[in-house]
Amino acid sequence: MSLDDLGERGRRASRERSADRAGAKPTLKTIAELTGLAVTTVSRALADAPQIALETRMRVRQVAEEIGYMPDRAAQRLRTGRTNVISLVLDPHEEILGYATSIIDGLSEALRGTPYHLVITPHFSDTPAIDPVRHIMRNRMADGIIFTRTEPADERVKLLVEHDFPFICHGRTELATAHPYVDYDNYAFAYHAARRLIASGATKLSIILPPDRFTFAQHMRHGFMTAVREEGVRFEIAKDVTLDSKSDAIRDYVYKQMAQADRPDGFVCGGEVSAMAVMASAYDHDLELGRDVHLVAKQTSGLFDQVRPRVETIYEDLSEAGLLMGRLLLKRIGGPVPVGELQALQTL
Amino acid sequence: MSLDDLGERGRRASRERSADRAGAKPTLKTIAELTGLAVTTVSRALADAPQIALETRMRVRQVAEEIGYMPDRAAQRLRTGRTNVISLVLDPHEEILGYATSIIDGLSEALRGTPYHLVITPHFSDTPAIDPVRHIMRNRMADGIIFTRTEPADERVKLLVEHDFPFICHGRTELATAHPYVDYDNYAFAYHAARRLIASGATKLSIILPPDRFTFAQHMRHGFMTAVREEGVRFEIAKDVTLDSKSDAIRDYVYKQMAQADRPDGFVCGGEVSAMAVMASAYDHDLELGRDVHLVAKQTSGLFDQVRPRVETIYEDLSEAGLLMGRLLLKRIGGPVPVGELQALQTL
DNA sequence: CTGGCGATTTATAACGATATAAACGTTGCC
DNA sequence: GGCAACGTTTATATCGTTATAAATCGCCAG
Repeated sequence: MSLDDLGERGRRASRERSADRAGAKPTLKTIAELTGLAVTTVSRALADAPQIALETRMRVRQVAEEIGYMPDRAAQRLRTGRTNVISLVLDPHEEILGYATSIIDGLSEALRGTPYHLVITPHFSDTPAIDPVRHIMRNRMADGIIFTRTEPADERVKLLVEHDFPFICHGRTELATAHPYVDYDNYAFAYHAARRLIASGATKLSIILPPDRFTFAQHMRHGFMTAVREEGVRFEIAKDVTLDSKSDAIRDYVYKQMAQADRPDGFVCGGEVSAMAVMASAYDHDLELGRDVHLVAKQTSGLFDQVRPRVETIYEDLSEAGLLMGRLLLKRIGGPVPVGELQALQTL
Repeated sequence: MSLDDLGERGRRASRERSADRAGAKPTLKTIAELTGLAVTTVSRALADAPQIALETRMRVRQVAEEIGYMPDRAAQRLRTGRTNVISLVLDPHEEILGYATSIIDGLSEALRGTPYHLVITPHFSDTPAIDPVRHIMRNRMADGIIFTRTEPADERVKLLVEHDFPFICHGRTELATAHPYVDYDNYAFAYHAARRLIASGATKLSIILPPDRFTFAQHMRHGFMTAVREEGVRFEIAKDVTLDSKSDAIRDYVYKQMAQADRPDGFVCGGEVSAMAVMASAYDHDLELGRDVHLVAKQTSGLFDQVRPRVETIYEDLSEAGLLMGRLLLKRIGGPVPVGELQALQTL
């Protein structure tokens, strides 16, 4: 409290006796005056440079601690070019419940205790996804970038790899050059979801995929199709509706399906909203879940623990994904690392 | 593309002809060389200072535009002390679905087109809530602070008011000094929710409140109690369970209530998770929603549009709250504003 | 006594921006 | 012609830090 107090008393006192305690923010100069050393020496001492006598280093650190010295980020950044910032590029309008929150949770945990700050760089969907990335690189707004919704031939990945700029993306690409990523095994998700439905007695499966442009849409499709072919059951894949569609549009689509004579009786739901839409449709058509209609949903929050009738789910830990992305990115920023060590696939 | 391209070709070219185009990041110096003016003049010209000839200002701006000049934030920050940063203090572990996401959405919109960046400052619940605020102030990590979960005698508010540091909090206090805030009318929410339940035929109401230490818990309680007293119905207020409790704990609590002979038949749900818990409990006790049990929930996402049976809801627009907080904070940072103009109450 | 070496410390400059005060060329007036 | 005043531009210093090169010291060998 005492040292952090910037109140009137402290400020006045500091005007009287130069600037030894409290009052103005302490800088290297403050420590230099206090110890009788040069600013340069203090800087090097705090950096633990071996050329500075051990005793000096300890004394400086002691004083720095006492007066609560914290380096000025702006000055460090100007001088070194390092920002101590991690930029998370987000389309803040995404409706996916809590997706961002969970990732931010994990990222915060990874950055805890480091000098790194988390900056949210919004990407508004009316501009190319590469714009914010280019801007961050060009103006050195961050030491590393994290982004989501990766595409098979993602331009952002290409750009970042080309310039050797530290980054981790959520999701993989199909590019020839390996690059850092954290991904969830959506192939396995869709595969196992479909098999579970079939095992429950479903004879015609349905799936709503993410927009085609995202890599994980292909993974889900592939997992789904593999299971379907293995078992030889019929299926339907939504054409004009995706997991990104408004929830009403999703529900309308499922409504139409339910009204068919040949309606699907097993649904793979890649998102919580779409799962709720399927449940709503079933309910409105007087179809009983678990008997007339089966459902396996991806669960990313505690929501489904409270949903009745109970829904079969497969869990994706987004908070852990954030944690991983943070850790890997810090590792990469720390120095060159084989790209293989910067890739993580979350399994079921 | 051409100017943003930092590739090998550009870099080599710039080495040849000093640094006129592409290559290294353009600075005031670059513009100065290009125009034959002094760095100072360029700076003032871009600041649109009236002492600089209009023609010069236009020429400088033209050149700056052409080479894609963007001021270096670190340098500006070091020199002026302004950070161009807004800090959002968040407990990233909060389970409230998408609460943070919605607010970030609104904030991003408010900050769009301004030079301000949004930094997420995590507040881990094992440390005092005032720590991150003090740290931000002391080290001038931001020009303004936004935080949530305001308490009646909030220490953060006191500190910030005392030092006249720009901030907006989500929620009000009961402090004597007025301060900026954005809040949702939780009194009205609880009041109307309760009245609706009674109008639907409920004879014993139940409510789960936020933790007592938050101001909005008192508001909700007050609204609830007012309605209950006006109508003279019986009621129950959860003692050991709050909206912050794990969703399982909430469900267990509601389970016990449902098992009572004298069970409540009307539930005011201040959160989406607690609403789902009530629904789950009702379902598990074979109670029919809308007949045996009534429910009015606060809706903060599109989720309840897909929940069946349909649930009565009252909407709280968190994205708008974020937008308001951003706008008001920018206004405050811009210069002294009567505190009354920095307060907003979102009504139903 | 001088030169030189190793161990420490320090002076200087620079990062890119801006606030301050000084300098500049032009004009008009006495 | 000299000088003040004006409109405009520029030199200088500074924010806090760190990389580089230089300086200082004690000490020992020659």
